[in-house]
Amino acid sequence: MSSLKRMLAVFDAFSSEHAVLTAEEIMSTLGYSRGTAYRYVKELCDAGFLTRAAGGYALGPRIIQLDYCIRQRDPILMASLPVMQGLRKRYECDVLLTVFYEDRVVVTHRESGDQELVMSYGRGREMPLFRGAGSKVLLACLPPARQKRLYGAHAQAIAQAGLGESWEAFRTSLAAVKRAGHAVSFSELDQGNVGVAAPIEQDPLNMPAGLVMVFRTERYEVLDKDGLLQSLKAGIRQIADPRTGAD
Amino acid sequence: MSSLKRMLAVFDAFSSEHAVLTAEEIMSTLGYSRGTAYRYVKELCDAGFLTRAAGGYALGPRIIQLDYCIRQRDPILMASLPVMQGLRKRYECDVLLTVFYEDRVVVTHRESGDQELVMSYGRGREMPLFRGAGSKVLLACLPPARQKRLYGAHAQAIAQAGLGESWEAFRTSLAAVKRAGHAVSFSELDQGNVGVAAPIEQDPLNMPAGLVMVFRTERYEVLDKDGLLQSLKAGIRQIADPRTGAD
DNA sequence: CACTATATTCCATATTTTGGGACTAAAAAA
DNA sequence: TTTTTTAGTCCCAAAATATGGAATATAGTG
Repeated sequence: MSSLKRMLAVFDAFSSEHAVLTAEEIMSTLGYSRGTAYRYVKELCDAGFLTRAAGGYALGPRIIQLDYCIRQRDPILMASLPVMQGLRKRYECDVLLTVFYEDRVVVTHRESGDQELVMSYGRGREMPLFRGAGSKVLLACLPPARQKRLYGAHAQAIAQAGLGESWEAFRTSLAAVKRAGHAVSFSELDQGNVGVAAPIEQDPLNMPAGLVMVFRTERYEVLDKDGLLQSLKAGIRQIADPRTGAD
Repeated sequence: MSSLKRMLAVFDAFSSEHAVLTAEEIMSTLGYSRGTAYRYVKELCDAGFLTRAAGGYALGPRIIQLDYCIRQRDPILMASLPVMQGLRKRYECDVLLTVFYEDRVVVTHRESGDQELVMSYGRGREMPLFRGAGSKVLLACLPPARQKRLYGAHAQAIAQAGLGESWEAFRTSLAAVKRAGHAVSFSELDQGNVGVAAPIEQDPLNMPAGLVMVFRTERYEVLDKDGLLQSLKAGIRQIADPRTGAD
Protein backbone atom coordinates (compact mmCIF):
# COMPACT_ATOMS: atom_id res chain seq x y z
CA MET A 1 0.00 0.00 0.00
CA SER A 2 1.36 3.37 -0.94
CA SER A 3 2.19 6.07 1.56
CA LEU A 4 -0.44 8.18 -0.14
CA LYS A 5 -3.20 5.69 0.61
CA ARG A 6 -1.91 5.32 4.13
CA MET A 7 -1.96 9.03 4.75
CA LEU A 8 -5.45 9.41 3.32
CA ALA A 9 -6.56 6.53 5.53
CA VAL A 10 -5.96 8.79 8.51
CA PHE A 11 -9.26 10.45 7.66
CA ASP A 12 -11.02 7.11 8.05
CA ALA A 13 -10.24 7.21 11.73
CA PHE A 14 -12.31 10.36 12.16
CA SER A 15 -16.09 10.39 12.32
CA SER A 16 -18.90 12.19 14.08
CA GLU A 17 -18.40 9.81 16.98
CA HIS A 18 -14.62 10.20 16.99
CA ALA A 19 -14.18 13.88 16.34
CA VAL A 20 -11.01 14.17 18.40
CA LEU A 21 -8.32 11.52 18.30
CA THR A 22 -5.01 11.34 20.08
CA ALA A 23 -1.90 10.44 18.17
CA GLU A 24 -1.94 7.13 20.04
CA GLU A 25 -5.43 6.34 18.85
CA ILE A 26 -4.53 7.11 15.28
CA MET A 27 -1.45 4.96 15.28
CA SER A 28 -3.18 2.04 16.94
CA THR A 29 -6.36 2.29 14.86
CA LEU A 30 -4.39 2.28 11.65
CA GLY A 31 -1.47 0.17 12.81
CA TYR A 32 1.19 2.74 12.06
CA SER A 33 4.45 3.15 13.92
CA ARG A 34 4.88 6.17 16.15
CA GLY A 35 7.16 7.99 13.75
CA THR A 36 4.97 7.35 10.75
CA ALA A 37 1.75 8.35 12.45
CA TYR A 38 3.24 11.59 13.68
CA ARG A 39 4.68 12.32 10.27
CA TYR A 40 1.32 11.88 8.58
CA VAL A 41 -0.45 13.91 11.22
CA LYS A 42 2.08 16.67 10.85
CA GLU A 43 1.67 16.83 7.10
CA LEU A 44 -2.08 16.97 7.46
CA CYS A 45 -1.91 19.64 10.14
CA ASP A 46 0.48 21.73 8.07
CA ALA A 47 -1.98 21.63 5.21
CA GLY A 48 -4.90 22.50 7.50
CA PHE A 49 -6.70 19.19 7.06
CA LEU A 50 -6.19 18.43 10.71
CA THR A 51 -5.84 20.76 13.63
CA ARG A 52 -4.81 20.35 17.22
CA ALA A 53 -7.65 20.24 19.65
CA ALA A 54 -7.86 19.67 23.36
CA GLY A 55 -6.19 16.33 23.92
CA GLY A 56 -5.59 15.36 20.33
CA TYR A 57 -6.31 16.14 16.72
CA ALA A 58 -9.52 17.10 14.98
CA LEU A 59 -10.53 17.71 11.38
CA GLY A 60 -9.24 21.08 10.26
CA PRO A 61 -10.38 24.28 8.57
CA ARG A 62 -9.10 23.30 5.15
CA ILE A 63 -12.01 20.90 4.87
CA ILE A 64 -14.47 23.68 5.55
CA GLN A 65 -12.82 25.79 2.92
CA LEU A 66 -12.92 23.08 0.29
CA ASP A 67 -16.52 22.38 1.19
CA TYR A 68 -17.25 26.01 0.46
CA CYS A 69 -15.76 25.63 -3.00
CA ILE A 70 -18.09 22.71 -3.60
CA ARG A 71 -21.13 24.66 -2.46
CA GLN A 72 -20.16 27.54 -4.71
CA ARG A 73 -19.40 25.78 -7.95
CA ASP A 74 -19.57 22.01 -7.95
CA PRO A 75 -20.76 21.06 -11.44
CA ILE A 76 -23.12 18.26 -10.40
CA LEU A 77 -24.57 20.46 -7.71
CA MET A 78 -24.98 23.37 -10.10
CA ALA A 79 -26.75 21.13 -12.59
CA SER A 80 -28.98 19.55 -9.94
CA LEU A 81 -29.94 22.60 -7.96
CA PRO A 82 -32.66 24.01 -10.22
CA VAL A 83 -34.15 20.56 -10.72
CA MET A 84 -34.16 19.85 -7.00
CA GLN A 85 -35.77 23.18 -6.27
CA GLY A 86 -38.37 22.55 -8.92
CA LEU A 87 -39.30 19.19 -7.41
CA ARG A 88 -39.31 20.61 -3.93
CA LYS A 89 -41.69 23.39 -4.82
CA ARG A 90 -43.99 21.29 -6.92
CA TYR A 91 -44.32 18.44 -4.43
CA GLU A 92 -43.54 20.18 -1.15
CA CYS A 93 -41.14 17.40 -0.32
CA ASP A 94 -37.50 17.18 0.65
CA VAL A 95 -35.11 16.32 -2.13
CA LEU A 96 -31.68 14.75 -1.66
CA LEU A 97 -28.75 14.53 -4.02
CA THR A 98 -26.76 11.39 -3.23
CA VAL A 99 -23.57 9.91 -4.57
CA PHE A 100 -21.85 6.57 -4.28
CA TYR A 101 -18.15 6.23 -3.67
CA GLU A 102 -15.79 3.76 -2.08
CA ASP A 103 -18.61 1.57 -0.65
CA ARG A 104 -20.53 4.49 0.74
CA VAL A 105 -23.57 6.52 -0.16
CA VAL A 106 -23.41 10.12 0.94
CA VAL A 107 -25.93 12.97 0.80
CA THR A 108 -24.40 15.79 -1.19
CA HIS A 109 -27.20 18.32 -1.00
CA ARG A 110 -30.62 18.65 0.54
CA GLU A 111 -33.53 20.85 -0.43
CA SER A 112 -36.13 21.07 2.31
CA GLY A 113 -39.70 21.56 1.16
CA ASP A 114 -41.78 20.11 3.96
CA GLN A 115 -41.40 21.72 7.38
CA GLU A 116 -43.18 18.86 9.08
CA LEU A 117 -41.00 16.18 7.60
CA VAL A 118 -38.53 14.68 10.05
CA MET A 119 -35.59 13.21 8.24
CA SER A 120 -32.23 12.31 9.68
CA TYR A 121 -30.28 12.49 6.43
CA GLY A 122 -28.90 15.89 5.67
CA ARG A 123 -25.97 17.16 3.67
CA GLY A 124 -22.83 15.17 4.33
CA ARG A 125 -24.47 12.31 6.12
CA GLU A 126 -23.71 8.75 5.08
CA MET A 127 -26.67 6.45 4.34
CA PRO A 128 -26.84 2.71 4.91
CA LEU A 129 -25.49 1.01 1.80
CA PHE A 130 -28.33 -1.46 1.38
CA ARG A 131 -31.38 0.26 2.76
CA GLY A 132 -33.41 3.12 1.42
CA ALA A 133 -34.41 3.92 -2.14
CA GLY A 134 -31.45 6.25 -2.59
CA SER A 135 -28.83 3.59 -2.03
CA LYS A 136 -30.63 0.97 -4.09
CA VAL A 137 -30.76 2.96 -7.30
CA LEU A 138 -27.08 3.76 -7.01
CA LEU A 139 -26.12 0.15 -6.41
CA ALA A 140 -28.19 -0.85 -9.41
CA CYS A 141 -26.10 1.51 -11.56
CA LEU A 142 -22.79 -0.09 -10.70
CA PRO A 143 -21.06 -2.36 -13.16
CA PRO A 144 -21.73 -6.02 -12.30
CA ALA A 145 -18.12 -6.61 -11.31
CA ARG A 146 -18.39 -3.89 -8.72
CA GLN A 147 -21.68 -5.30 -7.48
CA LYS A 148 -20.11 -8.71 -7.06
CA ARG A 149 -17.25 -7.29 -5.04
CA LEU A 150 -19.80 -5.52 -2.86
CA TYR A 151 -21.70 -8.73 -2.38
CA GLY A 152 -18.55 -10.51 -1.34
CA ALA A 153 -17.78 -7.87 1.24
CA HIS A 154 -21.30 -7.39 2.61
CA ALA A 155 -23.25 -10.61 2.05
CA GLN A 156 -24.73 -10.53 5.52
CA ALA A 157 -25.92 -6.92 5.42
CA ILE A 158 -27.40 -7.55 1.98
CA ALA A 159 -29.35 -10.58 3.18
CA GLN A 160 -30.54 -8.63 6.21
CA ALA A 161 -31.78 -5.82 4.02
CA GLY A 162 -33.78 -8.37 2.01
CA LEU A 163 -31.80 -7.83 -1.16
CA GLY A 164 -31.02 -11.50 -1.60
CA GLU A 165 -29.48 -14.50 0.10
CA SER A 166 -27.06 -15.23 -2.72
CA TRP A 167 -25.05 -13.35 -5.31
CA GLU A 168 -27.55 -14.42 -7.95
CA ALA A 169 -30.49 -13.15 -5.93
CA PHE A 170 -28.71 -9.87 -5.20
CA ARG A 171 -27.85 -9.44 -8.86
CA THR A 172 -31.48 -10.05 -9.77
CA SER A 173 -32.82 -7.57 -7.23
CA LEU A 174 -30.55 -4.88 -8.56
CA ALA A 175 -31.35 -5.72 -12.15
CA ALA A 176 -35.04 -5.18 -11.36
CA VAL A 177 -34.29 -1.75 -9.94
CA LYS A 178 -32.10 -0.95 -12.92
CA ARG A 179 -34.87 -1.93 -15.31
CA ALA A 180 -37.49 0.10 -13.48
CA GLY A 181 -35.17 3.08 -13.41
CA HIS A 182 -36.28 4.03 -9.93
CA ALA A 183 -36.90 2.67 -6.43
CA VAL A 184 -39.40 3.43 -3.70
CA SER A 185 -38.91 2.67 -0.02
CA PHE A 186 -41.39 2.84 2.86
CA SER A 187 -40.11 3.61 6.34
CA GLU A 188 -36.80 1.99 5.54
CA LEU A 189 -34.66 4.77 6.89
CA ASP A 190 -36.89 7.09 8.89
CA GLN A 191 -40.10 5.68 10.27
CA GLY A 192 -43.11 7.15 8.50
CA ASN A 193 -41.23 8.49 5.50
CA VAL A 194 -41.30 7.39 1.89
CA GLY A 195 -38.31 7.72 -0.42
CA VAL A 196 -38.58 7.80 -4.20
CA ALA A 197 -35.24 7.68 -5.96
CA ALA A 198 -33.81 7.63 -9.47
CA PRO A 199 -30.23 7.61 -10.73
CA ILE A 200 -28.68 10.41 -12.73
CA GLU A 201 -27.39 8.82 -15.91
CA GLN A 202 -23.89 9.95 -16.65
CA ASP A 203 -20.92 8.33 -18.26
CA PRO A 204 -19.91 5.27 -16.29
CA LEU A 205 -16.57 6.69 -15.19
CA ASN A 206 -18.37 9.05 -12.88
CA MET A 207 -19.47 7.87 -9.51
CA PRO A 208 -23.17 7.06 -9.64
CA ALA A 209 -25.33 9.88 -8.33
CA GLY A 210 -29.06 10.13 -7.80
CA LEU A 211 -32.00 12.15 -6.60
CA VAL A 212 -34.29 11.09 -3.76
CA MET A 213 -37.65 12.68 -3.07
CA VAL A 214 -38.70 12.18 0.54
CA PHE A 215 -42.32 12.44 1.72
CA ARG A 216 -44.25 11.80 4.86
CA THR A 217 -46.30 8.66 4.19
CA GLU A 218 -49.62 10.45 4.55
CA ARG A 219 -48.62 13.00 1.97
CA TYR A 220 -47.24 10.40 -0.41
CA GLU A 221 -50.44 8.35 -0.27
CA VAL A 222 -52.55 11.08 -1.85
CA LEU A 223 -50.16 11.84 -4.69
CA ASP A 224 -50.30 10.70 -8.29
CA LYS A 225 -47.45 8.19 -8.34
CA ASP A 226 -47.09 8.13 -12.10
CA GLY A 227 -46.89 11.85 -12.40
CA LEU A 228 -44.40 11.97 -9.62
CA LEU A 229 -42.12 9.45 -11.30
CA GLN A 230 -42.41 11.29 -14.55
CA SER A 231 -41.38 14.55 -12.92
CA LEU A 232 -38.47 12.89 -11.20
CA LYS A 233 -37.24 11.21 -14.34
CA ALA A 234 -37.61 14.37 -16.36
CA GLY A 235 -35.50 15.99 -13.68
CA ILE A 236 -32.67 13.50 -13.83
CA ARG A 237 -32.69 13.65 -17.60
CA GLN A 238 -32.31 17.38 -17.40
CA ILE A 239 -29.37 17.06 -15.04
CA ALA A 240 -27.62 14.54 -17.23
CA ASP A 241 -28.15 16.67 -20.28
CA PRO A 242 -28.95 20.33 -19.56
CA ARG A 243 -30.24 20.86 -23.10
CA THR A 244 -33.23 18.60 -22.46
CA GLY A 245 -36.23 20.64 -21.38
CA ALA A 246 -37.54 20.12 -17.85
CA ASP A 247 -40.91 18.50 -17.16
CA MET B 1 9.42 17.77 -0.77
CA SER B 2 7.64 14.61 0.27
CA SER B 3 5.13 12.80 -1.89
CA LEU B 4 2.59 13.46 0.85
CA LYS B 5 3.00 17.23 0.56
CA ARG B 6 2.89 16.99 -3.19
CA MET B 7 -0.32 15.03 -3.16
CA LEU B 8 -1.97 17.40 -0.73
CA ALA B 9 -0.86 20.27 -2.93
CA VAL B 10 -3.28 19.01 -5.55
CA PHE B 11 -6.03 20.60 -3.48
CA ASP B 12 -4.34 23.97 -3.85
CA ALA B 13 -5.15 23.88 -7.53
CA PHE B 14 -8.86 23.86 -6.80
CA SER B 15 -10.85 26.91 -5.80
CA SER B 16 -14.25 28.46 -6.31
CA GLU B 17 -12.95 29.87 -9.56
CA HIS B 18 -11.37 26.60 -10.65
CA ALA B 19 -13.92 24.04 -9.60
CA VAL B 20 -13.18 21.64 -12.44
CA LEU B 21 -9.64 20.96 -13.60
CA THR B 22 -8.37 18.67 -16.31
CA ALA B 23 -5.48 16.36 -15.59
CA GLU B 24 -3.39 18.55 -17.86
CA GLU B 25 -4.17 21.64 -15.83
CA ILE B 26 -3.27 19.90 -12.62
CA MET B 27 0.03 18.61 -13.91
CA SER B 28 1.01 21.93 -15.41
CA THR B 29 -0.17 24.04 -12.46
CA LEU B 30 1.80 21.92 -10.04
CA GLY B 31 4.61 20.95 -12.36
CA TYR B 32 4.14 17.21 -12.02
CA SER B 33 4.90 14.65 -14.67
CA ARG B 34 2.02 12.94 -16.41
CA GLY B 35 2.41 9.69 -14.52
CA THR B 36 2.72 11.34 -11.15
CA ALA B 37 -0.23 13.65 -11.63
CA TYR B 38 -2.47 10.80 -12.71
CA ARG B 39 -1.28 8.69 -9.81
CA TYR B 40 -2.16 11.37 -7.30
CA VAL B 41 -5.48 12.09 -8.91
CA LYS B 42 -6.32 8.42 -8.90
CA GLU B 43 -5.54 8.04 -5.21
CA LEU B 44 -7.65 11.06 -4.41
CA CYS B 45 -10.53 9.83 -6.54
CA ASP B 46 -10.39 6.39 -4.97
CA ALA B 47 -10.68 7.98 -1.56
CA GLY B 48 -13.54 10.23 -2.68
CA PHE B 49 -11.63 13.49 -2.29
CA LEU B 50 -11.86 14.10 -5.98
CA THR B 51 -14.44 12.96 -8.46
CA ARG B 52 -14.69 12.97 -12.21
CA ALA B 53 -16.79 15.71 -13.67
CA ALA B 54 -17.52 16.76 -17.19
CA GLY B 55 -14.15 17.36 -18.74
CA GLY B 56 -12.00 16.88 -15.70
CA TYR B 57 -11.89 16.45 -11.98
CA ALA B 58 -13.75 18.22 -9.20
CA LEU B 59 -13.67 18.13 -5.42
CA GLY B 60 -15.40 14.99 -4.18
CA PRO B 61 -18.04 13.85 -1.74
CA ARG B 62 -15.57 12.82 0.92
CA ILE B 63 -15.03 16.46 1.68
CA ILE B 64 -18.73 16.99 2.23
CA GLN B 65 -18.80 14.04 4.54
CA LEU B 66 -15.87 15.24 6.60
CA ASP B 67 -17.39 18.69 6.72
CA TYR B 68 -20.48 17.09 8.21
CA CYS B 69 -18.36 15.54 10.95
CA ILE B 70 -17.01 18.98 11.75
CA ARG B 71 -20.46 20.53 11.91
CA GLN B 72 -21.63 17.77 14.20
CA ARG B 73 -18.85 17.59 16.71
CA ASP B 74 -15.90 19.85 16.18
CA PRO B 75 -14.69 20.77 19.65
CA ILE B 76 -13.95 24.43 18.96
CA LEU B 77 -17.27 24.82 17.21
CA MET B 78 -19.11 23.08 20.05
CA ALA B 79 -17.46 25.38 22.57
CA SER B 80 -18.11 28.49 20.51
CA LEU B 81 -21.65 27.86 19.41
CA PRO B 82 -23.51 28.89 22.57
CA VAL B 83 -21.33 31.95 22.96
CA MET B 84 -21.87 32.99 19.36
CA GLN B 85 -25.60 32.52 19.67
CA GLY B 86 -25.64 34.52 22.85
CA LEU B 87 -23.84 37.43 21.20
CA ARG B 88 -26.01 37.23 18.13
CA LYS B 89 -29.21 37.43 20.14
CA ARG B 90 -28.05 40.12 22.46
CA TYR B 91 -26.65 42.41 19.79
CA GLU B 92 -28.65 41.33 16.74
CA CYS B 93 -25.43 41.11 14.80
CA ASP B 94 -23.69 38.48 12.75
CA VAL B 95 -20.94 36.56 14.51
CA LEU B 96 -18.07 34.77 12.78
CA LEU B 97 -15.71 32.14 14.08
CA THR B 98 -12.39 32.45 12.27
CA VAL B 99 -9.17 30.49 12.32
CA PHE B 100 -5.69 31.05 11.00
CA TYR B 101 -3.71 28.37 9.24
CA GLU B 102 -1.00 28.14 6.66
CA ASP B 103 -1.09 31.88 5.84
CA ARG B 104 -4.84 31.99 5.56
CA VAL B 105 -7.75 33.15 7.63
CA VAL B 106 -10.92 31.16 7.11
CA VAL B 107 -14.44 31.55 8.45
CA THR B 108 -15.36 28.40 10.31
CA HIS B 109 -18.88 29.24 11.37
CA ARG B 110 -21.34 32.08 11.00
CA GLU B 111 -24.32 33.02 13.13
CA SER B 112 -26.62 35.45 11.40
CA GLY B 113 -28.48 37.85 13.63
CA ASP B 114 -29.22 40.81 11.40
CA GLN B 115 -31.32 40.17 8.33
CA GLU B 116 -30.43 43.50 6.81
CA LEU B 117 -26.71 43.02 7.13
CA VAL B 118 -24.98 42.29 3.85
CA MET B 119 -21.75 40.45 4.41
CA SER B 120 -19.76 38.48 1.91
CA TYR B 121 -17.95 36.29 4.41
CA GLY B 122 -19.76 33.09 5.25
CA ARG B 123 -18.69 29.67 6.41
CA GLY B 124 -15.70 28.37 4.52
CA ARG B 125 -14.75 31.62 2.90
CA GLU B 126 -11.18 32.87 3.09
CA MET B 127 -10.61 36.42 4.33
CA PRO B 128 -7.83 38.79 3.27
CA LEU B 129 -4.85 38.15 5.53
CA PHE B 130 -4.17 41.75 6.41
CA ARG B 131 -7.53 43.46 6.29
CA GLY B 132 -10.46 43.25 8.63
CA ALA B 133 -10.58 43.02 12.40
CA GLY B 134 -10.79 39.23 12.29
CA SER B 135 -7.49 38.74 10.55
CA LYS B 136 -5.69 41.32 12.62
CA VAL B 137 -6.42 39.77 15.99
CA LEU B 138 -5.28 36.39 14.73
CA LEU B 139 -2.04 37.78 13.31
CA ALA B 140 -1.41 39.49 16.61
CA CYS B 141 -1.61 36.13 18.36
CA LEU B 142 1.12 34.51 16.31
CA PRO B 143 4.57 33.98 17.76
CA PRO B 144 6.91 36.74 16.58
CA ALA B 145 8.93 34.33 14.48
CA ARG B 146 5.84 33.44 12.51
CA GLN B 147 4.94 37.11 12.15
CA LYS B 148 8.37 37.85 10.78
CA ARG B 149 8.08 35.08 8.21
CA LEU B 150 4.72 36.49 7.19
CA TYR B 151 6.20 39.94 6.82
CA GLY B 152 8.93 38.56 4.61
CA ALA B 153 6.40 36.89 2.36
CA HIS B 154 3.83 39.69 2.21
CA ALA B 155 5.60 42.98 2.85
CA GLN B 156 3.77 44.72 0.06
CA ALA B 157 0.28 43.61 1.05
CA ILE B 158 1.06 44.58 4.63
CA ALA B 159 2.15 48.07 3.63
CA GLN B 160 -0.91 48.44 1.44
CA ALA B 161 -3.15 47.48 4.32
CA GLY B 162 -1.56 50.19 6.43
CA LEU B 163 -0.02 47.75 8.88
CA GLY B 164 3.46 49.15 8.52
CA GLU B 165 6.18 49.90 5.98
CA SER B 166 8.83 47.86 7.78
CA TRP B 167 9.09 44.73 9.88
CA GLU B 168 9.48 46.91 12.96
CA ALA B 169 6.37 48.90 12.14
CA PHE B 170 4.39 45.74 11.43
CA ARG B 171 5.55 44.17 14.68
CA THR B 172 4.49 47.29 16.53
CA SER B 173 1.04 47.40 14.93
CA LEU B 174 0.40 43.81 15.91
CA ALA B 175 1.76 44.34 19.40
CA ALA B 176 -0.78 47.14 19.86
CA VAL B 177 -3.61 44.84 18.84
CA LYS B 178 -2.26 42.13 21.09
CA ARG B 179 -2.14 44.52 24.04
CA ALA B 180 -5.67 45.79 23.42
CA GLY B 181 -6.93 42.23 23.09
CA HIS B 182 -9.29 43.20 20.31
CA ALA B 183 -9.55 45.04 17.00
CA VAL B 184 -12.24 47.10 15.30
CA SER B 185 -12.47 47.73 11.58
CA PHE B 186 -14.72 50.12 9.66
CA SER B 187 -15.72 49.21 6.10
CA GLU B 188 -12.49 47.33 5.61
CA LEU B 189 -14.06 44.26 4.09
CA ASP B 190 -17.66 45.07 3.27
CA GLN B 191 -18.56 48.70 2.71
CA GLY B 192 -20.74 50.01 5.53
CA ASN B 193 -19.98 47.23 8.00
CA VAL B 194 -18.06 47.30 11.25
CA GLY B 195 -16.12 44.31 12.56
CA VAL B 196 -15.20 43.85 16.19
CA ALA B 197 -12.89 40.92 16.83
CA ALA B 198 -11.10 39.22 19.68
CA PRO B 199 -8.88 36.14 19.77
CA ILE B 200 -9.78 32.97 21.61
CA GLU B 201 -6.93 32.29 23.97
CA GLN B 202 -5.81 28.70 23.76
CA ASP B 203 -2.53 26.95 24.15
CA PRO B 204 -0.11 28.21 21.53
CA LEU B 205 0.10 24.87 19.70
CA ASN B 206 -3.40 25.38 18.41
CA MET B 207 -3.99 27.52 15.39
CA PRO B 208 -5.18 30.93 16.52
CA ALA B 209 -8.95 31.30 16.40
CA GLY B 210 -11.19 34.26 17.07
CA LEU B 211 -14.67 35.70 17.14
CA VAL B 212 -15.81 38.61 14.99
CA MET B 213 -19.00 40.53 15.60
CA VAL B 214 -20.21 42.27 12.46
CA PHE B 215 -22.60 45.23 12.49
CA ARG B 216 -24.00 47.67 10.02
CA THR B 217 -22.32 50.98 10.79
CA GLU B 218 -25.56 52.73 11.72
CA ARG B 219 -26.34 50.06 14.25
CA TYR B 220 -22.83 50.01 15.66
CA GLU B 221 -22.84 53.77 16.19
CA VAL B 222 -25.63 53.67 18.72
CA LEU B 223 -24.21 50.84 20.81
CA ASP B 224 -22.29 51.00 24.05
CA LYS B 225 -18.80 50.10 22.84
CA ASP B 226 -17.45 49.24 26.29
CA GLY B 227 -20.27 46.88 27.07
CA LEU B 228 -19.94 45.28 23.68
CA LEU B 229 -16.25 44.61 24.20
CA GLN B 230 -16.91 43.25 27.64
CA SER B 231 -19.50 40.83 26.29
CA LEU B 232 -17.20 39.71 23.53
CA LYS B 233 -14.27 39.17 25.86
CA ALA B 234 -16.42 37.34 28.37
CA GLY B 235 -17.45 35.15 25.45
CA ILE B 236 -13.97 34.27 24.35
CA ARG B 237 -12.98 33.57 27.93
CA GLN B 238 -15.86 31.16 28.20
CA ILE B 239 -14.82 29.37 25.02
CA ALA B 240 -11.24 29.04 26.16
CA ASP B 241 -12.31 27.73 29.54
CA PRO B 242 -15.88 26.43 29.63
CA ARG B 243 -15.94 26.57 33.45
CA THR B 244 -15.89 30.36 33.40
CA GLY B 245 -19.39 31.76 33.56
CA ALA B 246 -20.65 33.74 30.60
CA ASP B 247 -21.31 37.44 30.85
C1' DC C 1 13.52 16.92 40.47
C1' DA C 2 11.79 12.95 38.67
C1' DC C 3 7.90 11.45 36.01
C1' DT C 4 4.68 11.37 32.28
C1' DA C 5 2.79 12.50 28.00
C1' DT C 6 3.64 14.34 23.69
C1' DA C 7 6.30 15.09 19.74
C1' DT C 8 10.58 15.30 16.95
C1' DT C 9 15.03 13.76 15.33
C1' DC C 10 18.22 10.51 13.80
C1' DC C 11 19.91 6.98 10.67
C1' DA C 12 20.96 2.86 7.87
C1' DT C 13 18.24 -0.06 5.13
C1' DA C 14 15.34 -1.13 1.72
C1' DT C 15 11.16 -0.02 -0.08
C1' DT C 16 8.77 3.44 -3.03
C1' DT C 17 8.50 6.86 -6.01
C1' DT C 18 9.70 8.92 -10.11
C1' DG C 19 9.89 10.33 -14.96
C1' DG C 20 9.64 9.18 -19.55
C1' DG C 21 8.21 6.62 -23.00
C1' DA C 22 5.57 2.85 -24.73
C1' DC C 23 1.10 1.34 -24.78
C1' DT C 24 -4.17 1.00 -24.83
C1' DA C 25 -8.79 2.56 -25.55
C1' DA C 26 -11.98 5.45 -27.09
C1' DA C 27 -13.48 9.41 -29.42
C1' DA C 28 -13.05 12.87 -33.05
C1' DA C 29 -11.61 14.12 -37.41
C1' DA C 30 -10.53 13.29 -42.07
C1' DT D 1 -12.82 3.39 -43.33
C1' DT D 2 -8.29 5.20 -41.56
C1' DT D 3 -5.97 8.67 -39.10
C1' DT D 4 -5.40 11.72 -35.28
C1' DT D 5 -6.28 13.31 -30.83
C1' DT D 6 -7.38 12.83 -26.24
C1' DA D 7 -7.27 10.49 -21.84
C1' DG D 8 -5.30 7.33 -18.98
C1' DT D 9 -2.37 3.24 -17.72
C1' DC D 10 1.75 0.43 -17.61
C1' DC D 11 6.50 -0.51 -17.16
C1' DC D 12 11.18 -0.22 -15.41
C1' DA D 13 15.77 1.07 -13.80
C1' DA D 14 17.63 4.90 -11.24
C1' DA D 15 17.20 7.76 -7.54
C1' DA D 16 14.97 9.57 -3.90
C1' DT D 17 12.36 8.76 0.07
C1' DA D 18 9.86 6.43 3.71
C1' DT D 19 10.41 3.36 7.30
C1' DG D 20 10.85 1.61 12.18
C1' DG D 21 12.83 1.91 16.50
C1' DA D 22 15.36 4.13 19.70
C1' DA D 23 17.16 8.21 21.36
C1' DT D 24 16.14 12.77 22.19
C1' DA D 25 13.57 17.05 23.01
C1' DT D 26 9.79 19.75 25.37
C1' DA D 27 6.57 20.88 28.55
C1' DG D 28 3.61 20.21 32.06
C1' DT D 29 2.73 18.12 36.85
C1' DG D 30 3.03 16.61 41.25
